[in-house]
Parts: sequence; structure tokens; C-alpha cells
Amino acid sequence: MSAATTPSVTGAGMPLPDAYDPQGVEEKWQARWRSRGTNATDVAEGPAKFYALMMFPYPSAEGLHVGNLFAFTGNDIFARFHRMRGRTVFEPLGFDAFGIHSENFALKVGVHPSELIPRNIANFRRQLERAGLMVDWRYAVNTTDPGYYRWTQWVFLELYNRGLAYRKKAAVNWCPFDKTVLANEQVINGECERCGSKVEQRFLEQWFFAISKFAPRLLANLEWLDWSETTKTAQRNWIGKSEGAEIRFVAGGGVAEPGTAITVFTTRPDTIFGATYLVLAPEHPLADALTTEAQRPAAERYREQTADQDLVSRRIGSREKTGVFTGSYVTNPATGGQIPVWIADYVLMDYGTGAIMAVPGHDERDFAFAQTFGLPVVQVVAPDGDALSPDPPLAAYTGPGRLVRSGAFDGLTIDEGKQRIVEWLAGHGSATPVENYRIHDWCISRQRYWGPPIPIIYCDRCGPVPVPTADLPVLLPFIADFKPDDSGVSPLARHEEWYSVPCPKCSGPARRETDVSDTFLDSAWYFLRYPSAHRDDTAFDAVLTRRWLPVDSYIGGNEHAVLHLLYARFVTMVLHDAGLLDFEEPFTRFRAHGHIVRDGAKMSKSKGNIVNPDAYIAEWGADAFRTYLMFLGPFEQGGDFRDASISGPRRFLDRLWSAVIASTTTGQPDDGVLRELHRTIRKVTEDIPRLSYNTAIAALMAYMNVLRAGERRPHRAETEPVVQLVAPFAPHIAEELWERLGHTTSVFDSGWPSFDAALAADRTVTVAVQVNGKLRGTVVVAPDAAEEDVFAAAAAEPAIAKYITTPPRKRIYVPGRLMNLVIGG
RNA sequence: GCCGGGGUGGCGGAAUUGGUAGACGCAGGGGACUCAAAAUCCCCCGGGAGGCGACUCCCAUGCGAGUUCGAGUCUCGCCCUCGGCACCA
Repeated sequence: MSAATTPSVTGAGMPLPDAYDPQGVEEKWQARWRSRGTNATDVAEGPAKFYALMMFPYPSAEGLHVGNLFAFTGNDIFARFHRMRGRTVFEPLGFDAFGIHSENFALKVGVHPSELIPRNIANFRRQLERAGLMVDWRYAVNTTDPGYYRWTQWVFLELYNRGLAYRKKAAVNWCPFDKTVLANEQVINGECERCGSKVEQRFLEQWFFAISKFAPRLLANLEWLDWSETTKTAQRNWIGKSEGAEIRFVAGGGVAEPGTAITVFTTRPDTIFGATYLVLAPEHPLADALTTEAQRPAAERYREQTADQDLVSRRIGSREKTGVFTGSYVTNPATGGQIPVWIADYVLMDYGTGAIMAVPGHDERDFAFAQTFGLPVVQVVAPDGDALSPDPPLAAYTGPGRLVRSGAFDGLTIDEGKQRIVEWLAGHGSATPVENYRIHDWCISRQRYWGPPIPIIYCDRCGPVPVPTADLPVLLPFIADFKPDDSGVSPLARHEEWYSVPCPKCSGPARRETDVSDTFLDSAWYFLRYPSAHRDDTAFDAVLTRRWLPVDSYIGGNEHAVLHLLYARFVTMVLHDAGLLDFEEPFTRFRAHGHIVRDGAKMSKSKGNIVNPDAYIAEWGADAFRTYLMFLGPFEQGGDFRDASISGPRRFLDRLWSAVIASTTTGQPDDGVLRELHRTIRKVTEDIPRLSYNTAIAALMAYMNVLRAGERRPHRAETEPVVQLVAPFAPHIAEELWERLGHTTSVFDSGWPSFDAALAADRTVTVAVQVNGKLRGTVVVAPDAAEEDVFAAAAAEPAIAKYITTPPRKRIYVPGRLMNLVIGG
């Protein structure tokens, strides 16, 4: 903007010049919204509540990202639209500010997170307000506020009291240089992403939530949730249901106690006649007992070796099969034969039973292992029960077929075989049909500083004791040196005056749990908090919760499709079972938004292609920037950010401004323009609920072209409804124009224009005429023209008639759209 | 390797879900206004061939087949690309 355009006239009440000045308009309306309380929701009453939730941001030091703004704007449009349609809309926002990300950043810049985070939040909030979101900031939440995490701790205790929080030893990634636990995604090729040290595996006592118990419900409810299909698919895959059987293999000779049985999980019980060996995970509890003296040195060496490896490189490292024979044998309950028991790291302790029956004839991994160690391969399924060639086979056969070499079961299909064989084995007490789930229990312990302390106290006499609710929050103490050390325990463990406390039960000497909880716990319940954010006597008020939840519309990134959304569903389900909520699914509707990229690449600091919204908003205005972001592409797919293209949406707003300012009230509105207006109303009204914002904006632009065609002066009846249609996208300019049209109340309380189908209807339609599928011309007819009339009109058109060399053999007519004439043989 | 998006003009993207491919915007070209420039306004703008001409014809939605009167859209087989997951028995 050139400085010469306007004198600086801002502030409520002062008149603005007649040229569109976004900075002035936006400043004026943001001030007025604040003073009038336009964006404040009455959480207690109002008709037809609509809870428009967006995933809350992590307030990074770099400030608001265009990606955040893209998502928030999409939600804001949806929320404003529903408000104009008469709903009582609640659009809250907050900050997800705990976690390793903040902590690492604080360590890097040498500023304590308790100082850094409020600063970042203030900056974020300034940017968000500048963007013109309809957020009711009175209900903002901040996960690092003791008034919030007090209730996060309360949620933990609700789970604990219901037996859903428990402690067990688990392997974690440990960086010996940074002296910290690493998440799987921080381990790159077995090395720490920050310092490159080789990551080790440590076994630490960790807190878990028993989410796997809820797997069947979490899966079943996906059937009826109105969520993006891609998100539901991701959740189904993550939950990973598989049907199969657990089969017991009893140990024979060797060292095992007589009668020792290994239970395996398999989805292919039909192939049991081809099970030629068994494999235990190295951590399997029976691995030691089944190892003979002769095999012990080799087996122990192997188990140490796998224990040394970090979790990630063991999972994604080489697929070369390694393993060691235990020296023991078990009986195959189908064949009665003795088969060897091996230990190998391709079997994972945390899936199924940590033991498998290996069928190298029909499983690629087992086949590779059998090849490496010279174990027998037996084919028991053949395509249509045919030839067994070559024998032994050159590869595992995993396709369909019929059973062979399976005794009485020969000739059955795979599905029949599964059922019949499990029934038969079950009769002997050696098999049980089971459903297995891939999903693991949720490990919530973090050996870190920047999180809510887990509210448990360890007493020598009483064991683990939950902190009494009245004593919450367990405040996170200020520690200047919060850097993790070599001990593998949280920095809080170094703060003795904090962790030494009397036992709440017996008052004897006791110690606090020094781990903090995962940030995913903070975000697993924040949507319950918003309506009650002003209440410090309860996590969520029963009446307010009944009024506002479940969430009507949730918008967020698909990168949280699995963990966050699953954890939030799980916590909601638990609180429902506890009688605290009367619904068990928190988000009725969820839509995943796309991502903004630049030059085809994800924006990242290292690529130096981050877009800071501040500069764009300063140059073009928030309204133009919002409209531009939404015009980039389909909201659910994202788009490519190009600086140059912003001028388009800005020009659109300029034209809207001058069209409205120039509107006349004399004379009659133009019929053709009114028809386009009603079509535009219909289009925008249909597009917004589909989040098809880009096409809604395109329709508005197209209407502006019609409105201004021939440099005519528009009639007020032709412009006034457009101000309402534009309002969700460009709220400030809409308010200003609405006021200039003489209204004294907010455009957001003015309702939504309705369209008149009769006015929108065409008087004539253009029908495409094809001959043999090729377009040869068009005819203009009445919308209800009979097929014969259309044909007559087409035949009268010379450009078409010249192709109609013989009477059409066939005639296809799509009323009002197209006629295809099939000529010749 | 598996799962899920996506491939349409110079660019971002439309296409009522099988019915005139390229809406809308950007960039570009030409013109008006101006001493000039910016801004603004008007016109043109997928490729090729023909015509002085309003025009005419052909080709064209990643590639190759198929279904259909008709395919960007459906089916099969490939290629490329962006996400996510990783030996899940």
C-alpha cells in the first residue's frame, strides 16, 4: 500500500475515507468487537449450540505459522457461517505448551520455559487476534497453567482409580550424550537426531494407560462417526484388529518343566500342519527356562546383543534374519511331531504372545529364517489343491488355495480350514479363537521436566499412593537447571525438598513420582475444559458439559489422526464409564485439513521457506490474507503458497468495497444480476458446509464480475446480500460495509441470506449437441423443452445438420444439458 | 514393502459425481486513461493446422488397455509424486 492513499484515520467512531483501507477497517472493528463483546459466547444459554473446535497450537518461539492460520481460518469461517445461520456458536482456542519441544528449545536458547512460554503465548495471541478470529478469549486454556494441569492430574487419578493406569518396565530409547529419553521419531538410523550418538535401550519403570482394553469399542464406534474417511482408515489400521487363534505347544524333552506350554498367536491356524519350528521373542519369559545348558552361552550372547540395540534400529534395521536355537523341542498338536524352539528378534514381545509358530511354507519372514538356518519347509496350502511343485518350494506361498498334507483337513479352503482346525484343537484344549489388536497401551511417563508431575507418592509402607484430589495440583517446582542427566530419571528427582513428602495415608516418609506425563494427556481432554475454563472448582461443569458437548465440528491436521484423536476418544470413553459424561465419543464430526506448502515443499526452517503471516497481513490486510489462504485450493487438501497470487483476492475486496459504496437505491435491480445473485447465494450456502471454500470464493468473484459488467452502477439489493456472504471469509470489511449500508448491529447477527429457487432458475438453457460423441454445436432452448423440440432445433442448426447424414440410429437426451446423436452403422 | 492422498494450460486450481474440459484467480500480451509511471478499466490468453474473416478442423486431463452413445470422472495394468507406518505372526 502506498502511504499516500489515506490519512491515518483509525479508532472506533471516527469516519473512514471512501477508499478501502484494510489496516484502518481492521483496527476499527477489532476494537469494536472487543468493546461490544461481539465474539463473546453466552455459554449458559442461547438456541442451537454449535461447538466449533480446532486443534490448539503449540506456541512456538517462531510465532504463528501460516499453516496454523490456514487451519484456524477454515474453522473460523465454518463457525461464523453457523452463527449467521442462527446457531449459538462457541469458538474457543488455547495453547498446548508443555512438552519436550518447548523444553529442548528452552535448553537451546538458555531461557527457562516458565519465562519463555508466556512470552510465546502473548505473541501468538497478538497474531491470532490480528487475523480476526471469532475466538472468545475469556475461555482460553493454557496446559502449563496450574489451574489447568491440576485437572490433567485429576484425569490421571480418574484412570488410576479405575485400574486403567499401571506401572511396568518398558524399553525406552536412551541417548548417552544428551542423557535423555528419546521418542521413536527422534531416533534417526539408530542415532540421536540432535547429537548423532548411538542410541541405547534402557528398561525403565513407566506408567501406562490401558487403552488396549478399549480397542474393540474404539474400533466399533468408527462405524458411525462423521469423520474424514482417511482419518478413520488410519485409526482402523492403528488399532489393527486381526482374528486368529492362540495355540498351545507343550514342551517335550530338554530342560523345561514337564507340561510347560508356549502359547502362540497366529492368524493362520489352517497352516499348523506346516509349522516346523517355534520362535520366541528374545525377551520372552520362557526363553531362559527353555534354553539347554549346551545352548546357554550362545542364547545368552544373542539376548544381550538384541537388548543392546535401540528399539528403532531393531525395528527398521536390516531384515536379515538372526536367531539362536534353545535346544528344546515342543509338540506340534496337529502332527504330534517334535519341533525345535528358537529365539529370534524378528518376533516382537509386544505383539500377540511374543511367540509364534513358524510356517515357512506360507510366511515370507519364516521362510527367510528357515532358509538361513536350514530348517524344514513344508507346503500345506496349494492353489486349488494341485501339484506341490517344486518341493521344497522356492518361496512362501501366501495366496488362496486348499489344504494339503493336513490329514483329515485336506481339500478344505483356507477359511474352512481355519475354522475346522481351531474347533478340532479346541476340543483337545490346545487352541482358543482370539481377536488380537496391534494397538499398545499408552506409555505416559516422560523422564523430563516440562510437564505436569504424575500425582503419585511412593511410600515404603503403603506402596504407590495417589495424591488426594484436595492436594492437587502437584505443582511443577521451579528448577533453574532442568537439564536431564545420566541417571535416567527426571530432573525432578534432583530436587529433594520437592520430592520428599509425607505419605498421604500413613504420614511416613515417602517420595513423589518424579516423571511428568505425556503432552498427549494434556490434549486428550482440553475440549472438555473450554466451556468450564472459568471454573476452578471442577474440571468440567456437568451442566455446561451437557450443553456444549460433544463437539459439533472438529478441524485439525491429519498428522494427529492416530495418536491425539485416539487418546482423546479413549479418555472420553473412560470418563463416560465413570459416569462423568453422558456421551462416549467427543467429536461428532471431524475433518482433516490439508497443508500449505511452498514451491511444492513442506515449509520448514531448514529450507528457509517459512512464511510469517505478520508481514503479509501488514501489507494486504487480514481479510485479504484469509481470503487468499482459503482460495489457494481445497481446504481438505491444502495448497501451494505463492506471494504473487494474493493480489487476486485483494482486488476482489477492493471491487466489493467500491461496488457497495457506489450502490444506488433508486430504480430497479437488474433481473439477470438478481438471478446470478441467487445462484451465488445457493453456491456459497452449499459450499461452506463441504469446506469447499475455494469454490465459494470463486463464485463470489464471478458474481462481482457480473455485478460490475459494463461499468454499471449496482443496485443496493444486488450488493447487500453479498456483504453477508463474504462476512465469514473477510469479517472486517463485511462489518464496515454493513455499517455503511446503514445497519447498527453486527453483520454476524444479521442472519444468512436465503435464495429463491425460482429467481435462480434459468429462463433458457444451452444444450450441447454431439454427433457420435463429438461436440458439434449447441442449441438454446427453454429449460423444459421436449426432446423432440431440442432435436428439431439441433437439426435446424447448419453446423450440426451437416453431420446428420442419415436419420440417427440412437438418440440420447440429458434434459437441459446434452443431446447425443448416433449416426451410421 | 504396506496404507492413504494426488498427477488437468506457463502457474494455483474448477468441472452439478458418467454429459460442452479448463470456472475463478495469478502470471503474460494488447488497448484506454496519463507528459510518464503506478493504480484502475476493457479485450485476448491449452496446443497444432487451415482461412482476409465473424470461423473451420484435428489433438489434449501422467502412460497403456477396456467398459459406454459418451470417460478428467468407472474397470484392469503400469509410471511419477507427497504424506504416514514399519518384521504385527
